[in-house]
Amino acid sequence: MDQSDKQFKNAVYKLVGSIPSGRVMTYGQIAALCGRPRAARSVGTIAHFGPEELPWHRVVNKVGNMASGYWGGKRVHGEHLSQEGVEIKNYRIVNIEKYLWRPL
DNA sequence: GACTTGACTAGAC
DNA sequence: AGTCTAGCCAAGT
Repeated sequence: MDQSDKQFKNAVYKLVGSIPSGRVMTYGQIAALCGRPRAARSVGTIAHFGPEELPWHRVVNKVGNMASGYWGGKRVHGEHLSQEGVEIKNYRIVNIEKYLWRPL
């Protein structure tokens, strides 16, 4: 359904934009909350073409890894997240569950 | 309009 | 415990 797709994207944007400082979310989590529990990849795809204003640097995969540590040549994550209070080790998030943001 | 790619996850080996 | 395969969905070509 075309409309559902738009809603999905909108939900993803909103959700990502709702991630507070010092918190992170996984693609699977976002996808699930948007109604597509298996659409983790789509979340990443949407994010890539999506607005850069959204804090995608707070979105990481389940391993706490940030897409090989950098996107398009710009490493945005470790330093940003570390700045926000997230403990980073070797470009991976330590205790990701502890920093995982769960929307109310 | 169909095939390929990609910022993922979970399960199997 | 580490590596590989399959499944999933949207954007790009």
